[in-house]
Amino acid sequence: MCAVPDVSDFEMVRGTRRALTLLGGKWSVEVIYLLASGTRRYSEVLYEVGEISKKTLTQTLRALERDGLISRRAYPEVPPRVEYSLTPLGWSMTGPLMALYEWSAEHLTDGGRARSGHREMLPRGQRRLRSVA
Amino acid sequence: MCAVPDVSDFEMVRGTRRALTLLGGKWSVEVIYLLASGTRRYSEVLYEVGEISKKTLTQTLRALERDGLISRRAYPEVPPRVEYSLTPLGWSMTGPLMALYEWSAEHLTDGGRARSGHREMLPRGQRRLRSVA
DNA sequence: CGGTATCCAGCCCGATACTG
DNA sequence: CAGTATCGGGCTGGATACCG
Repeated sequence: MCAVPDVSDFEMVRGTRRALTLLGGKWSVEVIYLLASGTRRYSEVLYEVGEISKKTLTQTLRALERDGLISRRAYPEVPPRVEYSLTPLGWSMTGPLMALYEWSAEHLTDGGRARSGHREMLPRGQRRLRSVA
Repeated sequence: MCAVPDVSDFEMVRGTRRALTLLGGKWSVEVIYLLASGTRRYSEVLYEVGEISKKTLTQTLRALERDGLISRRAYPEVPPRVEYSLTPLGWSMTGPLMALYEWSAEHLTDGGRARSGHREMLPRGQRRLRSVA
């Protein structure tokens, strides 16, 4: 068994950039990590993510939804209620995201001291999001 | 040993975004993958990377150099010769990059069929870059 | 060969105001 | 509450021309 994929560099570039494009927005990662800690309503996301305009938040959420990373559920109530949560695809993205985070923690000389290798986050009820100790 | 890092979401967001920022340029990934297959001269990079302007290429190379991912060596000759190559830090970035690529290959329904889990590429002489079979 | 200098178009994002 | 409409600024990246 080889240790690297037998695909062309071209495909690797394309695949990698496609994944990166999904995370390209200024707030995408923030929203994904937030929803990884549980379903939120629109206004909760607006408040819990630092200084973001409603327009930009809506854009970000719509893009992530279009890409299948998050799901949106609107309840036909008055006043309206809309809940956003991570899809299985969104959860799977936390794997690569953690790889990026650990890389920065290991090589970028600053706060954040991850040590153990791990694969991804899991939804509530399966495993805890943050500290386990 | 726990499976997730005991750091705050805030640090995870910051760390992840810092890594992402290094890859933010439109051509960064392309250049990193190219240099992963060997040292190149400026004009070789210019030619082997698809349709990129000299200005943008220089910007990209300078940014990657500033971030420590690639190194630049200029030879005092006439005509001038400048060679770019991946630093150890640059090589270590191929790990997270491969995670991103494999994620896209697995979830984004298109060409590229990686199967085995692996960690990162290695410089020539230690392991092959592409197909091993 | 390996760049700079200059100009410019497009896009992402924020501020503010308004709405079902 | 959960958006949309409108305006506008900043930054990235392309086209072209020039330089040591």
